[in-house]
Amino acid sequence: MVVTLKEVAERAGVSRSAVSRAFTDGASVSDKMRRKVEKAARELGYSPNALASSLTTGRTKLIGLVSNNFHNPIFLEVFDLFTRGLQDRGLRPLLVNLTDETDPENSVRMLRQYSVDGVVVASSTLPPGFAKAFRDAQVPVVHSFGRYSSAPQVHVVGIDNMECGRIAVRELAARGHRKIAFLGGPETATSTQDRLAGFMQEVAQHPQIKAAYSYANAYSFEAGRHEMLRLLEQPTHAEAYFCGDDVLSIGALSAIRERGLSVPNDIGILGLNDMEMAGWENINLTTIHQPIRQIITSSIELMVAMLDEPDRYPEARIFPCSVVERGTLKPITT
Amino acid sequence: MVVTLKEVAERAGVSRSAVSRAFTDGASVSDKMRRKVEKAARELGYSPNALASSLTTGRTKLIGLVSNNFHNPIFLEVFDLFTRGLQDRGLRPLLVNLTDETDPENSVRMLRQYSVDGVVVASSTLPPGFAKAFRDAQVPVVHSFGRYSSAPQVHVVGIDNMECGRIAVRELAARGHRKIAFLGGPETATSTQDRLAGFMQEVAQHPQIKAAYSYANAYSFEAGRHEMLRLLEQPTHAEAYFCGDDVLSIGALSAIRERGLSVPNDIGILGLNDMEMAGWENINLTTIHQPIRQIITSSIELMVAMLDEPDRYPEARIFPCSVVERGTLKPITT
DNA sequence: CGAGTTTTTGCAACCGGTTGCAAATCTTCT
DNA sequence: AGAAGATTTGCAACCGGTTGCAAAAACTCG
Repeated sequence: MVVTLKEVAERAGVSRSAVSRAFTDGASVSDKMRRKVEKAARELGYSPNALASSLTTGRTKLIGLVSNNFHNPIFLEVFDLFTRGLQDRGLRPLLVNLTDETDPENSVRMLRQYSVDGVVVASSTLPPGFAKAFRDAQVPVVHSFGRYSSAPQVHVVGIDNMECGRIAVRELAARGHRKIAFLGGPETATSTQDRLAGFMQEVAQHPQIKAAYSYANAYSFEAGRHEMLRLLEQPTHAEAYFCGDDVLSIGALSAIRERGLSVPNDIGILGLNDMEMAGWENINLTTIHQPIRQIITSSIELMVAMLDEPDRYPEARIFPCSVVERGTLKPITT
Repeated sequence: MVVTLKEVAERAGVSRSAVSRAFTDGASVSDKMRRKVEKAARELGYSPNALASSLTTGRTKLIGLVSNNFHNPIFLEVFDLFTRGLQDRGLRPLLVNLTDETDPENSVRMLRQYSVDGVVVASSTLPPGFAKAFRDAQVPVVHSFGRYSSAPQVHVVGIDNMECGRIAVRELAARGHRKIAFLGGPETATSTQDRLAGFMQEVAQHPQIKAAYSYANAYSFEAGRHEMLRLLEQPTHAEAYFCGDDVLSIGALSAIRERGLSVPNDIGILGLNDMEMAGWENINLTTIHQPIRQIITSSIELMVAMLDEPDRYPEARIFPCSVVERGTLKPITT
């Protein structure tokens, strides 16, 4: 059935240790031995069992990839970049779909049962305590897209969400808007909270600006559309909205057009993420670019570093964001 | 560090076998023993190592999930449904991103090293031989979205792509179009080949219809847009296009509007997949619905069945498709 | 109460590898 | 050629579990 090391050893007429060493880089084996073993292995179609060896080496090369938003197209890019980045380093992503679940206990237990070498939590909505649960269980963890903290308990790689809120206000102000609003994602998401906080903080610097805010109940098209429809029923809605996410923005755009209003003349929309789709002609969303490629590359580098140095001092790696101008905000008026 | 069975045994004052049995359903253990062991386990925070046990049981509960199109938004839905469906059955998806790779050898070797219990190949573009390589390596495999065959070598779950081609022609004909075309995905994708074959077969039944076809080089927005721009440069382009995929359609729509033409009056577009986004107001694509939820549920059921019966006779499970009417085709003229 | 039956438990071998250590082999040099 | 040193090899124990088998314990019943 499946070929084992022992059979290779017998066929090559050597000890099992020899075979093991022939398949281990840097082990003490003569060339002659290695050739002999490789020949036998080839003839038998042997390849070593990664899980059996993990038992003694303590390394599985499995990395848990935990996420909870499988409905946001940005995650396609996230999965693509993570899986390729991990594969390129010989690591294997074990996917955990957290939809409807915020308690880390199950995930921690499950990933420990599979002895993952580390865990990447890729979510902008989970609370910091989630990633922390892995750390407490001695599992190296990186929280990508997580909440920035000046005293992080775990490694965080992402953006400064408060700063994004501020950028948004400045941007809307620069385009002459006086009545603006924040249309956030779920109220419980840390990213929503932080973006709102930054938004309000900056609003306070602009006395001439009136600001409001409200929440969509998910980072999804339907939620954005629904909330914007509700907002448009109010007699006095804002002139421009900062939506907490691109897909939310697209939902909002849909609602606005459905009500016969035009973008950006009647209402302006500023998104966040700059997912691939934001550049599509029939969407053409002005949005704040989140450098996800860099975030993911950096997350993986950090993960790899932690495999050798599990007690590495936790750090936050924050990448700057900037506005990408397309068609859903009026030009800057100066 | 990490708690092992031996430590639990010592603390509970019982043998290691007893502990093992206490954690195995249906094993021969008294209630008293089980309680004693569970208490010790709880105090120590023990949970069994799934990989160690896989060595003797031969079951890892890992399922390889192999895919090669991380740029098509339909795959968000696919990943969501697969990961949740597998999790619900206690299985763990090990993700393999095949971008730029069509040789099965690496994937087979890698997934065998991790002793996966089975593999799901989720792709409409990989050749049937890809999935077959797993079967040849004695790994249970299901090819989801794979090519239908009356004598399948592996389990296939999906749709009848030729039939989709025929449906498309009938649909376009019913709307009064006489000059139609197929805008396919990559020429090498089996789904493209089959959809084209069905398309042409049905065209032959309609003498009044003139048909053409061409290929985009990927199932992606950019590829669809690019190919449609090229087509529009020709003086005599078709009145309506059947695009081999929704995202391709969206790219095509973008190109059409960019050239100042209107949909569906100047040109009609019929997509395929009916991904979530197709229903968004600013896309509003008329498309052939592919029942991905059913396909995935069925794939997982088949996978689970195969775990108990690895030599199960291969079957093809084909689900019917039908048109979802939205705004990119003129109403039926009768 | 004791023999017979059933259930529970522990021993020891095993799953497929790795690794410290000592013995065997190979090099180098006088 | 022989001693000293370096390299390679095999033995045996181990990683964290599971399981067949037989002994021990717990029931059953006359």
